[in-house]
Amino acid sequence: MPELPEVETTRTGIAPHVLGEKIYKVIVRDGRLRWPVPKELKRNITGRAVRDISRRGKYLIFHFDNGSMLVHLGMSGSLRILTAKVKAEKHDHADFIFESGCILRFRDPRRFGSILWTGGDPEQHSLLAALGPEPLGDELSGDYLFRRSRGRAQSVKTFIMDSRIVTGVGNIYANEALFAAGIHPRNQAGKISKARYEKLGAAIKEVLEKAVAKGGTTLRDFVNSAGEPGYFRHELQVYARAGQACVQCRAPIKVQRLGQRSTFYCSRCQK
DNA sequence: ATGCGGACCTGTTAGC
DNA sequence: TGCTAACAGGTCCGCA
Repeated sequence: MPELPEVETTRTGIAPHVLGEKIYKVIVRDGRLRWPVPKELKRNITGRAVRDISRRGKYLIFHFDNGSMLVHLGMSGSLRILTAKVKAEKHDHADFIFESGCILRFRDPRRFGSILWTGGDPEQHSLLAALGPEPLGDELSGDYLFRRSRGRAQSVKTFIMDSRIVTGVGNIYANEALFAAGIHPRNQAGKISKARYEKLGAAIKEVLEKAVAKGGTTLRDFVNSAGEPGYFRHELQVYARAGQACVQCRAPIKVQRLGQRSTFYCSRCQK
């Protein structure tokens, strides 16, 4: 579910409610996530204040004086702020209750998400250390994509969705960026020119920035920290638009599977 | 090193 | 209406 814009929307939404606030109690109803929620988490954060919340790729990092809690939302996860007590539902796996009375609730029906703890530098955690550059930073450029793609036979779409190349680009925004750049998703990554990678790099940034500005994309169940949907769905040019008219040329949008993911494109606009 | 398929899990929808 | 199969925003791991 959540890609970078949805995670960033979550981060900015919860920050004002939890920054500087002390955790009063942690309730883990079901710790069986992608990885088990570590037993020491409760002990490590109870009574401690959240010093900062940052994001690396699709991971949220809650900084405490003694270490960091890493939260990934997987495919179906969400974090919501509750200002009054609300009965926990089936997939509400964890609550972080603050001394202020505010509750941060983690919900994740598919349990692909994770809640982890690291006592050291979070960037050095094994899951974060290998991540490629942030797409919205300066490191991601056409030149970078061009260099990293040389010698690769895989499709350009799988290439930009590889978190070791660039982190945070999931299926929706990979489709959208390739459309914006006019590049066919099946093209071999290693054969695309530098000029076209310049376009693609810029398109990735632009699509993600616009989506962040709209509060992310809600297809079915993404909600921000206040329980509201994101509005980028109305801006989607190709994703989930199979058979509908291309916004540029009116030809029907095509869909096919690529690397086990649905891939949407316009065969006239993307070469 | 690269690249692919399978795995994790639940809910919803499409198709027979 | 009911059963089954396919699919869903992610990504790690093991194998070729």
